[in-house]
Amino acid sequence: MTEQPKHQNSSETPPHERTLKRAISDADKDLRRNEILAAAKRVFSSKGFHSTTIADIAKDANLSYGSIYWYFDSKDALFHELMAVEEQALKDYIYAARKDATTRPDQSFQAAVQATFEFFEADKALVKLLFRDSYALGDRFEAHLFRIYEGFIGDIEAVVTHYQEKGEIIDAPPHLVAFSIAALITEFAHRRLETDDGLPASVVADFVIKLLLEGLLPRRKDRSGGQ
Amino acid sequence: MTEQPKHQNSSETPPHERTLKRAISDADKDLRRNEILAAAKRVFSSKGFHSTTIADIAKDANLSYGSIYWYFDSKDALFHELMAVEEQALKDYIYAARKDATTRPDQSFQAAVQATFEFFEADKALVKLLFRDSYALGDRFEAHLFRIYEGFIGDIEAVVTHYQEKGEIIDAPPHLVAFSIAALITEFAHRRLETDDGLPASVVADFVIKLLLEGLLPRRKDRSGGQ
DNA sequence: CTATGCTGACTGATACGTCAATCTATTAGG
DNA sequence: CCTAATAGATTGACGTATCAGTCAGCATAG
Repeated sequence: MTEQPKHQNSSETPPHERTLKRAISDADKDLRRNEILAAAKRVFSSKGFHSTTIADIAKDANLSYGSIYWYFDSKDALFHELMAVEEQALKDYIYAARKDATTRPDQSFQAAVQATFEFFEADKALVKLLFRDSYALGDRFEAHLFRIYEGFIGDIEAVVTHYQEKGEIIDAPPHLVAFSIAALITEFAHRRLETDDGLPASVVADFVIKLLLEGLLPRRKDRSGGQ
Repeated sequence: MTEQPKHQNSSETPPHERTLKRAISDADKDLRRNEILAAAKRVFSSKGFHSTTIADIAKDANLSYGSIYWYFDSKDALFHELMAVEEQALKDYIYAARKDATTRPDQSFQAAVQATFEFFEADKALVKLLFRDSYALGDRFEAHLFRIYEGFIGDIEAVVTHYQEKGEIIDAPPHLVAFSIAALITEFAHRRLETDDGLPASVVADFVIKLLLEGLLPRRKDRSGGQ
């Protein structure tokens, strides 16, 4: 048993022109972290959680394998962070959309639904991975996803209760109503990821909202929707 | 290098009372196949796809590792078969429920929705695995699941078109309507797998149908639902 | 010179699928 | 009716591959 050195990068020309600037300052480190997150986003999106390896991410980020572990504790931790980042991004996007549609409250709601569709479509694969597939990744991510989902349902429920108090919508159990709305939105959003039905987000958003508000049974013309 | 025999179950008492009857006849082989499927069902349910190993299934089925491969080509093939079997079981269950509710057509629909909830609840973990999580398992299962889902939507769409022709529901795009119905059903069904809201299936089914039919906006009393 | 960002070979563990050996129910032969 | 041969069902160790995470060492900014 001869002791042999583990590293021998002698007697060879450097394989690539590795011109990696070291991240020294906190700002640089944040930047590198974000580069890794961006790489992870790309790779996870295209290959799914189980099929992407840390090596894949490292390669995409132009970093070595070990460096990933310098910035993140584990593959799971990296994925959790992605979930959190994207959740925030979605919230921000929706918030901005609702703020733009200040004219009428129900328009604000329509804007939120539409914004959700748009957000999903902007980043199809990743959103699918984070907001659906991660259910299947076991308890570790399921809890996180569930928390995210509950948050959105809570937001919707607040809106529902608000309108119920004003008597503008019927007195169905608000949580069930909120869940139904969320269900339709997420399912439609995911549906649109798989099959491109060619419909613009606004049309689908309109359809969903009209269906929820008016129902399938014909209505007498005499009563219109608004307040 | 001494040739050593690979098996030496000599000089030992048989570890278990292995009283495995060989499956010779076609009927026996079918039986064994089904035993394996049942074992796979149990193990997959409790551990998820990636965490269950062929060894787990073999153990649960009281068979050796290799025998699984005598009956199935691969882990994937086994899982695909489970999907197919359960899809058929769900269809049968719904069909039976609708047949029982022959009194009125809309009752038949309510029965179908309720039956779906019941079916999901009877086998929570497995159904969740097969009808949701397998999306995340990569293209191989995604296509299969998608096909199943499309089949159900097609069935619903037929019902929707039927009622539209009779003028009993509004003239919204039938495919979108069918998809919405499917979306609400599946999301509620899955929801009920995770959080036990304590509501009986019939109540939830009623809620879903009423929401879809009547919508959230208040209706004038003067027009009732049925024909 | 030193702290630390960075590297990538290595370890250990896991698990799929294969296969030669073994076993047994059935059949063929005496 | 009994025994040997055959088919094919069953077994589990092995080959092979994959990967998450570690770590000893390298390199560079300050």
